[in-house]
Amino acid sequence: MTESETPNLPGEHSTLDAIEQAILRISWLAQRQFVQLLDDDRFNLTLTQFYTLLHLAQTNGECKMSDLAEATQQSAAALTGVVDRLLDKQLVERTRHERDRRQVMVQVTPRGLAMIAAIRQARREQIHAALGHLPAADAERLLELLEGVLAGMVRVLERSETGRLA
Amino acid sequence: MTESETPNLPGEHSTLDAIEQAILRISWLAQRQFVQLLDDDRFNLTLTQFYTLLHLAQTNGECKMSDLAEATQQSAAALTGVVDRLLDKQLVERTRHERDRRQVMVQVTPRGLAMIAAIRQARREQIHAALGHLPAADAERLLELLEGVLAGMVRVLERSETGRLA
DNA sequence: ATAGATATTTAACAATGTTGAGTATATCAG
DNA sequence: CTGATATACTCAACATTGTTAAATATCTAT
Repeated sequence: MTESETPNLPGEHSTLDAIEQAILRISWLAQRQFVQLLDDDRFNLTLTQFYTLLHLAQTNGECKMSDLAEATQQSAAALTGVVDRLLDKQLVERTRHERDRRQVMVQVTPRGLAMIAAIRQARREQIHAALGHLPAADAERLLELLEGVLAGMVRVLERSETGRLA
Repeated sequence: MTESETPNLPGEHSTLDAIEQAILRISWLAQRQFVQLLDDDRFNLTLTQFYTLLHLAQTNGECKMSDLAEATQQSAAALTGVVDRLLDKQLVERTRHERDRRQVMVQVTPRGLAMIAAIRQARREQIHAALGHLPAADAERLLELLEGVLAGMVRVLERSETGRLA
């Protein structure tokens, strides 16, 4: 609702609008590209399975269902199915919390960790193919700016979440 | 935050690797955030429906099925279902090509165009919320760099596609 | 006219996501 | 302890998307 600063002529694009468009397209392409990679016989994971496994790998290898659901922005019900399939593939294990037996804890297996490592390596190669030509200084600057974007997005997400639960 | 002192062993983190990670997270968050937006009663669209409609709106409002499928990176079979649902919502229309009656042409309706405009406006507000605090110079620089990223990704995607079709 | 290519749809199935109900466990009030 | 309520998760029913393979319609060339 804030049409505050820019004197936006109709049809003219502000920088932020162009950024919006770039992020929209990058997200779409990055996702499609990544889905293709994950579909490789070596991995055979879906996007959701990957992000779920990734989060596990990044939090000491163990996490309770509800935390995992929140971190990966899925409903608990959806996560149950996803973890079922990761379990089938022996990439995670499910145990009950000792004290509070309602809680279900999920752990990455060594196999799961190896899978994540292999995928990130392949992904790294893709990124090098796409951005390897960037001068180091530009890369540094890009990283800084991306981290700013990320922080902004997390803020907005958190705000809309609390708004929602209120 | 980042352990800046690490030398670049293979498999260790370089700037590009950190960029990889940031893009991974931004894509995931951007998508989830956008899905929430599209789920609003005003819109009630899925991501795929949105991107499909968006492409239509950006190409003179009319497109044949196979071109639309390629542009949005979907299979023809998947697209049929998506267009079915856009049709139900009266956002597009389906007609047959006059000369070659095998081809199916899809057009955005005025309603579809209005929908896209409203969504982009809402999206713009989200972006402003996330990035509005960025100094103008940073925003300009970010845009430049994102366009570099985009160009790199498109290159890689095209390459992998021709590799695939070969 | 027919054979083959092309454009799209259909069918059958898997994965994901949603909501709402169900189950088990914990906690708290009396 | 008992019963009420809250919490953590799973299950069931359903919609959307995506896959592949087969079916249908139409065009093109012989």
